[in-house]
Amino acid sequence: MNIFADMRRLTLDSLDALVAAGTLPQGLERRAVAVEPPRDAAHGDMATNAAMVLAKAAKMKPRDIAEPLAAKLAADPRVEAAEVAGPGFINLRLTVEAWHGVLTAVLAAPDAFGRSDLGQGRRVNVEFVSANPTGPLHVGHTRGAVFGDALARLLSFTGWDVTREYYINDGGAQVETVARSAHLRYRQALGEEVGEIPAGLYPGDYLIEVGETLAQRHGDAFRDAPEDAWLAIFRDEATDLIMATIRADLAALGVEMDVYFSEKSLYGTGRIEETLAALDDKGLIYEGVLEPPKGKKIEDWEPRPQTLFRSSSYGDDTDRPIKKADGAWTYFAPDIAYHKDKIDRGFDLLIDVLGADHGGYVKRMAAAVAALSERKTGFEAKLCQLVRLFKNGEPFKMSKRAGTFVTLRDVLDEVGADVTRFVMLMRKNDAPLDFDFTAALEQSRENPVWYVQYANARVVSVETKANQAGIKAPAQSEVEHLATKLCHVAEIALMAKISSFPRVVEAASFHHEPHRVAFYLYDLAAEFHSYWNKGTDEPALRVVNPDEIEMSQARLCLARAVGVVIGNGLGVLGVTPMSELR
RNA sequence: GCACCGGUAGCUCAGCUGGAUAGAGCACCAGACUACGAAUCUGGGGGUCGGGGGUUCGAAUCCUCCCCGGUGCGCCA
Repeated sequence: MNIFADMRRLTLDSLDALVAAGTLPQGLERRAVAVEPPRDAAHGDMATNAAMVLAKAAKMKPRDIAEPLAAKLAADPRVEAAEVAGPGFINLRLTVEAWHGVLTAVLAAPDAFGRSDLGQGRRVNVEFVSANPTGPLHVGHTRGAVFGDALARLLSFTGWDVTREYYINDGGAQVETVARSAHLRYRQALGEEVGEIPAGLYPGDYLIEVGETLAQRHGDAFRDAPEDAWLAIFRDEATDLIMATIRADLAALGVEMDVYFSEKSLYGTGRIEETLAALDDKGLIYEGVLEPPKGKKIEDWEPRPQTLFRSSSYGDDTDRPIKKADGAWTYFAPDIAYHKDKIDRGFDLLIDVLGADHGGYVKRMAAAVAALSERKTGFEAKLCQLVRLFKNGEPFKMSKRAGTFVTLRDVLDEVGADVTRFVMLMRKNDAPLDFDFTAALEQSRENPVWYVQYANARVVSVETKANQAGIKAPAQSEVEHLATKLCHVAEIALMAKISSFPRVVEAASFHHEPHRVAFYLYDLAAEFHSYWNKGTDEPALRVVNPDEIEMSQARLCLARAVGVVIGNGLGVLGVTPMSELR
């Protein structure tokens, strides 16, 4: 049920009729025809630009198309009025019956409202978080986790076949540092005095626990052993232990991955070599010398030949090295192989959710995916900008566990998963985010989280109230009849707002911007609160009125529909609706 | 130097694959509580959409050149 899509279909059908009647020429490109809510509500409920976008190709004046088209549209029972306005817009005002139809449809299939087949079952891989297994997740990862998960939910809600994936960077030098750091903590657990953590090792307290676990497992077997004896074992076990806490943190945030993909699993299998050979076959690998970056001093710069990927052939600014000076792979090489693996798994679209500091990496990855898939697999990187935390207006910095950075756990301890998610989704991903814990917990209109939850709680509370007043909850079979009683402008405005939910969801999905759903929910909550408060001044508008049982039931239907939309919308954001506010 | 992301009301931010007179919250001004919970609501003032040029019926939105802020730029991942 999407009234805007329905009216667009009506518009296209009407255009077909005009073509059949000879009023319009055949073969017009109609993709740009849109049916949208007008900016100014006084213009009606919807407007279509059809006449204007077709005018040039049809070699007609917009008005000459608009007049007969408006006449066709006005003949539909859902259309109260269709008026040509301005340069050639057709403003549509819908009948109350049309809005009642939406309300009935919402309550007939609540779970389906807002869903669509926009994705048409295409397969999308959303890779997000992908934090190095060297320590607990921090705030930056949290934003990526929330964004990626909401995007995955949104795509799934709109007909995509979604895989959520985490790429574990367990193949580089940083996990050997983890192994050495863990060995130190292991010796500490065995009673050794380790003192200050040496520079070059990870200092975080979370490794104390890792050291203790390793001590329990291995006793003192590796205490005085040479590094060769324990490095691989400690690396694998320590990163596994850290990954276990990362998974637990994600679970606490409400994020469940479908796939954890290990970088390490690519090594020794020949898959990196195969991938690069595939690129080589296309003439995209060569030995060459890079220019030093201008305007940025690199102390020991010296030109040297390297193995390079010709990413500039696919839109990158320069070619990129895939081997270090010592012949080892750069990070880029296994990452190309990893993306090749995703391509081979048959996804139509790959989305990488990254921190903004990885922005410089996007073009080369896009180039690699384009080259390997012959431009068949889509690729998009979504960059999440920095998060700045505040508490009582002051910057928030302390972390119990990591000392230097605020962890995901710290954030959850402060405000909980639902608030964290909603606040982080109230900003688009490519804008920086200020997150004030104090404001996020405030109970007022200034706090969107609370305001939306309050609207939902109000729906639940009015149902309880009605029940206490002896008003039966309306049965499903009565909805269609009851809906016809809702004719007040405030009620129509609310039904119109509800009706636009599927449209908002589709746009959010199309643009990969879940924040649009959060903003919509805030607007819907405002509309509902406004409607509710009209009952304060005009008792006749109150939802619960024991003297008007049917009217009360009709309004309960409307309130219920608001609850349905808030529930579905919050579901897309991964936020749990609250039925009461402490 | 180059790339990416931002620049919209005093503040924090929306603005729907180009659409009509650019919106919301806060702050400010004026009102409304013996309450289906006022934990709020109603109304009002306030903008050269960073700046110039271009594309067209129409630009905050697309192109281009500047300005300001953030991020990044071989041998880290």
